[in-house]
This record gives sequence, structure tokens and C-alpha cells, in this order.
Amino acid sequence: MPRLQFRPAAPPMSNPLILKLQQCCELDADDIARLEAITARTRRVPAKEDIIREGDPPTDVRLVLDGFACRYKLLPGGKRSIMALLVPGDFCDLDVAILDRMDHAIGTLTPCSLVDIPRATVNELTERRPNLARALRWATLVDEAILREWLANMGQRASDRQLAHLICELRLRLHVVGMAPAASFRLPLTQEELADALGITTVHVNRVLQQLREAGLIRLNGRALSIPDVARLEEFAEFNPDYLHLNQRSPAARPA
Amino acid sequence: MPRLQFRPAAPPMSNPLILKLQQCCELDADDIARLEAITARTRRVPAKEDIIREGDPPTDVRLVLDGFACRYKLLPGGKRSIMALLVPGDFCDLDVAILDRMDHAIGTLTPCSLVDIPRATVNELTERRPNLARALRWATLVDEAILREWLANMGQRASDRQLAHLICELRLRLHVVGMAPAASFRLPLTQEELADALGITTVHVNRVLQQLREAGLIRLNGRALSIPDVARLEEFAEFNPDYLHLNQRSPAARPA
DNA sequence: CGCCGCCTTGACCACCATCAAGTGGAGTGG
DNA sequence: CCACTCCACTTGATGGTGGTCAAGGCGGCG
Repeated sequence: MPRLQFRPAAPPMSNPLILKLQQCCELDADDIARLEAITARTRRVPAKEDIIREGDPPTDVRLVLDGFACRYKLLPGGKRSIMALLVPGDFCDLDVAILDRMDHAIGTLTPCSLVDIPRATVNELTERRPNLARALRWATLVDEAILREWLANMGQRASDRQLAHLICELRLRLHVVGMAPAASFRLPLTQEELADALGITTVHVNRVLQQLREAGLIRLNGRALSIPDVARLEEFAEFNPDYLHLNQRSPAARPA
Repeated sequence: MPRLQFRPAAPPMSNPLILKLQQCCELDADDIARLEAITARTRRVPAKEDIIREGDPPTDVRLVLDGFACRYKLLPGGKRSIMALLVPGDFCDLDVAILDRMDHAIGTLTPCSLVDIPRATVNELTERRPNLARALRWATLVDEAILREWLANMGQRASDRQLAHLICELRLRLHVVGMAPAASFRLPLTQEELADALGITTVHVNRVLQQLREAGLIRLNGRALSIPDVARLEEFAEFNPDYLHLNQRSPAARPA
């Protein structure tokens, strides 16, 4: 690749937002430069802290650049429902400015790096760069598709397949942003958090994890998860990645 | 009301799309005229028929003007997951043009009146009428919020409250479009369809419906459902309507 | 009349919730 | 360095919610 010859210091692309949006469209150098400019100023947030609370009026657009966060609601009974996991490259609230108040909260699960993007910047970007407008819209549509898949997952599958399905989804989403090479990645969620996302109890998550381990479908020590045979796990989970709408620009080249 | 004096034939507003979008913004006469023009040409579709199939490339925008439809997926095991109910005023696929192919299907539950709106018309509308652009965006955000609420509902609540919650939601959504006056409405879903939406079995839906009847929370004969005491049912279901984001323009005037 | 969807009911049992106790590692302070 | 606490994870016993299987009723429609 001679055209890289004179830029030896250039790091391999590691901006998760850019990596993700490239699944939708070809981004040109200017698009990429703008995205990098936007994501330059990050802010650290400790683990287990709210980023946005239910009832808040929406403000800036927020973006996760590092760490895991989640959308959640607290129900009257005191239970928590985790309705989405946010990984690097995911937006918190691209569009919510139109709504009067947040109907759910967003909180960190691990320490996170966030970017706050003024709404005006987003608007200017989408007006001038049709590619990016399209890519951002694509990102919200994929978030919605994930929500639908979770609903189907939760409603129709037994808990072992349900958990396996979540693992398959996370692997692929992390893979896209370069965080799950070789079918292994850090799964920094506690079993309680997994339980709240799956709609089952902590105790049961524990037992199901052990089942999956004993079946040789996953390997897990500490927070490090690896998948000996991705195809086998995906088959077990009935995982069909279509809903993530990856690699739209060149359908042949989907990452394995 | 003397200004209506010379239009005695004018029907009370009964266009569900307009009634719904007015929950978001004040629409002026021109906005309304355009919406009426768009919804003039309807098309009948029989019950239990697909409107869009999984895998189809997205085409026109479709809108339900009468009847009930649903988003659904068929899982490998042969089970069906209903992930959304579409009632009059709801869009099938405002934004999906950006995606390569549908990741779920949409089918009618009852006979429906649909409108097919060319994408160009939608684009033109949103460019010229900021109010409408806002209202359409609002509508998709509410759809997403409903999806999140369903996820919480399914994951965290016992099946009786789950079903009660769905009934509360439907009542309010139908009320907005003038189809649930006096806390009663037609619920044209079969118990099997309810089961697929709630993630439980038909047999269990049957039993839960009877429980709710015996508890005096609902009255049901045939497909006609009425709610003796809405507040009581909503309390039982832990129903909090905030997620529907109704009546944003004048928070005081929410319909009871 | 007879078929076919849809609803209803009963018997049985498994999955998963609940309750309770205990392990082990990380961090803290004596 | 050891005791202590705290948190996440682990394990067992028990029971209920809701699944499964099976049969029957009922109304609509050809």
C-alpha cells in the first residue's frame, strides 16, 4: 500500500464512530475529518452514573466513544429494565430534541468517554454533508431494529438462547468498531445488569452462563469472553445478523 | 360558533393522521390541507395479508388510515413475534428507505385502508413545511418509545399486568384518533395475536383475560372491550402515559 | 349440514423466580 | 500483615407462573 508510505505515524483508524458509520456509506476524507473534529473533545464519566435522567429535557447530542452504557427505566416495583446497550460509536439521543422530556434514562455501566455535540453542529453537518445525514439516520434505524430484535428475543426464546443471542449481537457490534478481534472481547456487565437486560433474574443468568460454558459455546474467565466456534453459537442462538444492516455499501465484504 | 355557520356539511375532523399529528404541533390550515390531499387516495387490503415482507427493498411510505396492522417476525422455530401494533394514523416505514432491506414484515390483522405515499412527496413536504417535518419525526420517535415500553412491559411485568398495560396503551392511542370514546373500543385481535405480541401462549391469554374480567378491570363481549374504571386499570397495569408524548403543544389539555 | 377458526377448560409439568446461605476477591483500615 | 467489609458470583431448596398437550364448545359460513 504505497499510498500509506509517507504517513507511518498515522494510527490505524480507531475512531469507533467512523468505523461504524462506514458500514452505511463510503465516507470521503472531508466527512472523516469532520467526524474526527467533532469527537476530539471527550469527557470522562465514572461507572454506574447517569448521563441523562428520565424526565430531563433533551439537550445536546451525546455520543459514547469508549465504555459501555445503557438505556434503562425503573419500574414502580423497583425493578430495572435495560432496554439498550450502548457501545463505542453509539449515540444517546440523536433525535430526542423533538420530544419534550426523556421517557427513559441513560447511564454508564463502565467508565465512559463521552462527547457532547451541540445540536447546531449536528444540524449544520447534516445539511452540508448528505453522506453523513444518511449515515446518522441509518444509525438510528439500526438502533430501532435492535430494539425490535430484543423484543422478539425476549418474547419468544428460552433464556439460554436469549443470552446466547445477546452475546452474538454484542460480538458483532464490537467487531465493527474494532473491539472484538478473534471472537473474543471484554464483557464488562455484571450478571445483574445482564439479568435486567434479558428480563430474567441474576440467579438464572448465573446458571445459564454455566450451561453455555459447559456446552462449550462460550469461554469466560473474569470479564473476558471468548467464543470457540462463532458459527455454532450463532446457530444455537438462531442469530441472523441482517437486522444490524452492516456493510450496506458492499454486501460481499461483511466481516466474518 | 358562527364561523362554522356556513359549512354545515363539514364533518367533524376524522382523519386519524391529522388528529394524531396535532398531538405534536399546532398545524395550520395549509398543513392540514396537504395532509388531507395526501390521504385522499386509499387502498383496501383484506385481513391477514402482508403489506411488506421481510427482505423486501423498501419502497413508498405507507400509512394506515383504517384497521389494525402489525410489525412481525417469524422465528426459525415457527413462532411469530409481533413487535408493534399499527392503528389508524400510524406509518409503516417512514424512514426505512435508507436501509437495504426490511428486517421484519408488516401485515394486516383486520381489513385495512392504506395510503401509499411516494417518497418524493414526503421529502417535498418535509422541506417546505417545517411543522410537518417536526410532526413526522415526532411520530417515529413515539413509535420507538412504544417499542421500549413494550420491552420493559414484557421483561418485567407479570402477564396479567402486561396485558392490562397493552390495553391501556391501545385505549389511549385509539382515543387520540377518535376511536375510543368513553373508554370502550373494538379490540379486533384474536387471542393468538395478543399472545404473539405479549410473548405468552394463547391458552394463557385466555386465562388472563378472564382474570381481568373477573376482577372487574375490563368488560369484554365479542370484540367490544370496555373499561369500567380507567384509573383503576391504569394503576393495576402501572401505566404511565408519558412515553406516548401526547399533547406536547399544550400539556394542560391532555384527554382524560 | 358440516367444516373451520377461535375460544374455553382441564391436567400436568418445567422453567425460572424466590429465598437463603455461602464463597471468593478487591479494597480498606487497624 | 491480617481482619473486615463489600460486592459480585455461586449454589441449593422450594414453589409458582406460565407452557404444553389434549379435548371440547361455539358460532360463522360455504
